[in-house]
Amino acid sequence: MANLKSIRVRFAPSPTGYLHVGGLRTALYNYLFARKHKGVFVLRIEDTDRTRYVEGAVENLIETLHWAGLEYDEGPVKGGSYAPYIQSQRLEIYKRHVDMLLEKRKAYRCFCTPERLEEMRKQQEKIGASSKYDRRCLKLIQSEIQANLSKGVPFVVRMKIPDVPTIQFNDIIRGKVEFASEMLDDQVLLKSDGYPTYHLANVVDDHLMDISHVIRGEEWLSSTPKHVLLYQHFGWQLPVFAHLPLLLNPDRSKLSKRQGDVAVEDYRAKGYLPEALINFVAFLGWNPGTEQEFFYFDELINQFLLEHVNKAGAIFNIEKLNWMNFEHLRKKSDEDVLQLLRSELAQSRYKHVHFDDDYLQRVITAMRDRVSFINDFIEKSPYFFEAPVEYDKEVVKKRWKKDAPNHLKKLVEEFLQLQNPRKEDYETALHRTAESLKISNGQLIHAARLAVSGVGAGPGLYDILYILGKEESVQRINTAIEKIKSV
RNA sequence: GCCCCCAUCGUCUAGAGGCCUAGGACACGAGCUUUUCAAGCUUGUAACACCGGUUCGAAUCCGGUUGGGGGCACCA
Repeated sequence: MANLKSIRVRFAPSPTGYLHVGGLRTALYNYLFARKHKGVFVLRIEDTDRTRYVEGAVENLIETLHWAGLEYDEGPVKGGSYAPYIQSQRLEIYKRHVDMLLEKRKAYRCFCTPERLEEMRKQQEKIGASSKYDRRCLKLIQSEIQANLSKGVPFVVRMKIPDVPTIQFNDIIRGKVEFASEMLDDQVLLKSDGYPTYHLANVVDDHLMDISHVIRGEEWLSSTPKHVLLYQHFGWQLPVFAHLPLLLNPDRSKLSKRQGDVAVEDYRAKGYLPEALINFVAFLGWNPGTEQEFFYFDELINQFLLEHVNKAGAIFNIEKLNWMNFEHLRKKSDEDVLQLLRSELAQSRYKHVHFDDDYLQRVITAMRDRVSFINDFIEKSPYFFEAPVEYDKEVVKKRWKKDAPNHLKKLVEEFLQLQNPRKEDYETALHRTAESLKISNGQLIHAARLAVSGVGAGPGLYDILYILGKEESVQRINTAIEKIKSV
């Protein structure tokens, strides 16, 4: 029984150049399952399509998985006792196994040209039949095969679908699944270039690598009977299958480019935190059965259960991901946020400006509840990093009455008298000014905010003043009096 | 077209025959708080696709219909 063996799972992407979020979800579930059961998480590269080879794809894939926190136990670069983990380096192995099938007559060589196959399909389509190889080459006699071989006619190897009524298998997520074998095509196992197809390679490797559970996307469900047959032909024990529901576009089609970002790298570049993306993606098709939604990695490992994975596809909902990011960001310590902000600043237009830790720490405290992303600190409150370059027109119209310059002059006078003012000192000074001018605090506050920040929203005015400091604040107010007057 | 899978608020989902006048979260609306914007708190709108059956009783089981998705390559 499979459950007596140790748990070994794999994530087996093809190196297309980037990691799809659906792939991330598949990798995550495999990873969680492995960790939860003290098993092994294998990374295997399925690069048997030479026409799709992308330079640097494997390195990028590994780096992205690393960023997401999904460290594999065995795989390329790292190695392991089942190496190599890159299929293009295992060609001999597949060849050997194909020969075994050929010998057992569970597979046969097919010399049909692509042109003939296409013609055949056209005919089948015309009469409304489902497209299946017509087995012409199965009828070849030994001498004909030998003749073709010696002439060097290119060929593929096809598996022979046996004459059994149905093929059934069990899926952890879907239960019993059954296919009529007459619906199955004599699938190509070995291409004419000597590379295996996915179907052969994944079965051979999963077996040789002692994979106990095959956890993959639902798009593989239809080809699973062919895989089951292969296991039977080889006389191997079946792994446990679990076919995950698909991730969908807002229009419910399979998640794809075109309808938004699908690459994990895109989300990384946009400033999403890996823990937020992981938390969010984990919930696309799975839930812990409780009302907890905020999860750290360890908690996910603890609570993850394949049995709690849904059957229906899930739409990738950006709004909730944004909320997740906000939640994860706000739960981070000030020190962590400081580090993140520093690296963000280092890539920003302020990269040559120096800010000390205390200063940034105060900015962080003030802005924490107002940001969902690290770069929001810069985007939403640039005034903490440079004096306002311009003043929001709408706000000027609404908050900058014609008396504003005079009022602010008075306020500056009051501020100038403060010694090392704290937040509260600005407050009392402003109240005093408002009182002597016989205007409301609000009037003065709004004008002052506009003067120091250039905008109408943000942390409390006294916080801004305190963070900026007396000198800078006064200078900004004076500048505003000059500049806004002339607007 | 054929095969397979799926079907609860707009979205992610809880629900494994009575606990459901269907719960939570995101989003949206209202209110409170408030110097602004957020945050926070309170609160509202909103769903069992449809039709039959089984049962004392069905969102939950069965059948069908409809709808959606996936697969039908010398791609993975």
